[in-house]
Amino acid sequence: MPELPEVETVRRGLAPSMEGQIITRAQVDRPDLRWPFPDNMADRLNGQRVEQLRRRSKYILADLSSGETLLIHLGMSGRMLVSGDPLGQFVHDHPAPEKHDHVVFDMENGARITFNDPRRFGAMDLLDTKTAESHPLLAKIGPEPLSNDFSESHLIEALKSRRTPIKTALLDQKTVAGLGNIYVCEVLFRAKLHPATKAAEISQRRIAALVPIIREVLQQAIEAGGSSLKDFRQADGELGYFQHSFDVYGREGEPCKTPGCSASVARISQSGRSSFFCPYCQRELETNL
DNA sequence: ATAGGCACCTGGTGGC
DNA sequence: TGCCACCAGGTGCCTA
Repeated sequence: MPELPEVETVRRGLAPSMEGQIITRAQVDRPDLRWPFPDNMADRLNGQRVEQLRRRSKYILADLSSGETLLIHLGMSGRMLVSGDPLGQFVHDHPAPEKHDHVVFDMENGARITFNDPRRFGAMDLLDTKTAESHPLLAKIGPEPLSNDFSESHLIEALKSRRTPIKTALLDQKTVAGLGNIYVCEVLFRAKLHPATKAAEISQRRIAALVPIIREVLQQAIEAGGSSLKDFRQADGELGYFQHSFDVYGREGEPCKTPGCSASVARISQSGRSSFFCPYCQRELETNL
């Protein structure tokens, strides 16, 4: 589920309850998610102050006063619930525990953060803060799309020898960090590129045009998430799942949103994932100039 | 080095 | 109501 914008929204939603606060109690209901939790995870979290909440790609990183960093990935179905928040941003009472609540953090300010993940594709680990970026899970990830590290020249270089479809290449976290199935579909729609086009066959001009489109799509989604945090204070305090309308994702059979286009959104399967696109606006061109 | 397919796991939906 | 097939926003690992 969560791609970069959702993870960023979760990070922002957690920050007021966690940053600068001590974890008074960490509870874990099972030994693992996708992988085993690190040894004595709860003990290593208890009593630590969360100095800073960061995000790298789809990972949330909580730097602790102990010199360790808690790495959190939400997988496909991971959710964060905030309750008992004295700031009143979320619900005050702690709700009854639910099925698939796997990790609970109680903070000194009374906030409780509950990590719920039915499919358990999520993960948590503890890293040495000083070397967190070189952790195997993070080391090979490409540039942050909203940072200056992400540039037209980078994307051209990263794609020029890729024979794989552009859809697959953008989904590859080594190309650029944080894109997932939804936002890749949305990006390709705005760029008028057919998802099956081989990356290396697309002109440099059109690859370069992807850079601002990727930034816009993600930035707009983050803003939608931010306003959902502010304006629609969720009754249940759940973070990261905001109303967002997509141009093509999940709209198979529905009309293309391009003004004047009478085609309907199509769906194909690429390496086991659904790609949604407009077969007219994103038709494969003879030349991708 | 690169690309494709499988695996992990649960839950929701729609058809019969 | 039950059963079944299929789908789901991620990504590491194995194989050619």
